[in-house]
Amino acid sequence: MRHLCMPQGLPAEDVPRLEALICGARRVRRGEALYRSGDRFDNLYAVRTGSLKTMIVHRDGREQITGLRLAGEALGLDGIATDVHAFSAVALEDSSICTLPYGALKRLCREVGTMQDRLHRLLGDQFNQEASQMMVLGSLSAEERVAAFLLDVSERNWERGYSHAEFHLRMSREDMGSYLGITLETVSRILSRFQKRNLIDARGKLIRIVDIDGLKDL
Amino acid sequence: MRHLCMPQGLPAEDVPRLEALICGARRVRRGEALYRSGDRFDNLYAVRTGSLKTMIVHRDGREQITGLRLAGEALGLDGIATDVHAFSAVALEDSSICTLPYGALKRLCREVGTMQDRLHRLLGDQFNQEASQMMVLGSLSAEERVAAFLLDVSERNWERGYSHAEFHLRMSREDMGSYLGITLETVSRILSRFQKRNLIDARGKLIRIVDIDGLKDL
DNA sequence: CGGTGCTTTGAACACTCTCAACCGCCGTGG
DNA sequence: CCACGGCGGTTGAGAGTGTTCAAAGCACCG
Repeated sequence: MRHLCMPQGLPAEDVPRLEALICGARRVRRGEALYRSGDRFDNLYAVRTGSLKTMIVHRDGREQITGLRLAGEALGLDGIATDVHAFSAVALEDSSICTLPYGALKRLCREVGTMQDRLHRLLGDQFNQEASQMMVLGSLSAEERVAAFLLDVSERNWERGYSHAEFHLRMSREDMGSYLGITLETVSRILSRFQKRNLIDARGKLIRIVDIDGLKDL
Repeated sequence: MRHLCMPQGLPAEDVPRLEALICGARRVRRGEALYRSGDRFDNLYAVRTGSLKTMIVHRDGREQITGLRLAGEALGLDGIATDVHAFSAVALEDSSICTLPYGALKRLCREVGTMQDRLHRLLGDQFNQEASQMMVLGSLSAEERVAAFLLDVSERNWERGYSHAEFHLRMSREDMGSYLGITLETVSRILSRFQKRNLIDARGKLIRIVDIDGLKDL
């Protein structure tokens, strides 16, 4: 099974042209940054293996997790507006990353309409993902947020051919809390509560979803 | 002073080609939808005069305001990912809207590199705006959220040549609350509090910022 | 083994929500 | 012309959810 980083939905004849752009995989060790907020924006990335978190660093030092990227997902679009990355991207585990030079990609998009569409959809997709996270942060209770997060990760795992029900979630409780707008203690308490109710089975970072419908019912 | 809907930063020689695409202004009355969540996505829009709110409608009927668009700002990108609008856009006052057929715009972007850049920046911009709203929802107190919102609107007014300090904010308290992830009562209380502390002077929908630094200091 | 970092759990507190009453404005209709 | 009803906004009191602070447990790694 080949590692197709980005070209889902691209017609077969155009794939080689995209692949020609991809610079060899870059490795990032757990805790290292692929790029930092303020870095110049030159490349888009796709996670080949592993996972990363993206975050904004506030002026007063506070930081907020803005997203989680799993294997197969795209990364780096936070730099398009200003040529400077708005986020930092930090590996949650040792990971390997495909690099796509943005300038070359732009040129390709001008020639190949399907490629242009693909890029637009990618941008739009991330836009929509953020919108749904705004919904989570704006109108769900803490318990609902945690449930929504678990279901989201579960679904994204599924989309990439892995298990619906069991996955490694390499974020710390603090990262999850930051992403969900609650404290790490609340995250921990809620996971324990879910466990007691037989909704999930969490052994540290390994999460098994026992009752997916129960979670969906909030 | 001409009404330039979108082409800020576009070289002079390319502007006519963009303008050729713009379909005449469409009028939307207060309370009417420019488009609804689920509608087919065909056009991008730019607010010529007036203002609109964008919102997501949850399956259980709950709705959340996702954004405010003032005169001069772009609208409609929530449909790019899926060809169907994710948001609804509703006029907060009688407004007039420029329409840009997306298909034609895409074609133009293939020919004109600066236009492609411009569209990407537009997308990236909205992405970043949402990210900063996630920050607001995820880590600010209610008071900080309201202050951040007022400052944001103030700045966006300024960017378009209007007053820093005084503007009509046509959202209801409920809309503001929904956008900020708090209740309308909390919004109202906090505005009153700001008024008592001589930070703002709010007469219904007309907001005057008295002490902008005081607001920035939270 | 002993440390360090992450997680869990508890208890008190604070902030925001909920529910409710009241006010002022505006358009409608008697 | 005034009364009425509806809508949006303000304000209060009490309730509830999530936070804060603190302590203890656990796991990984030198």
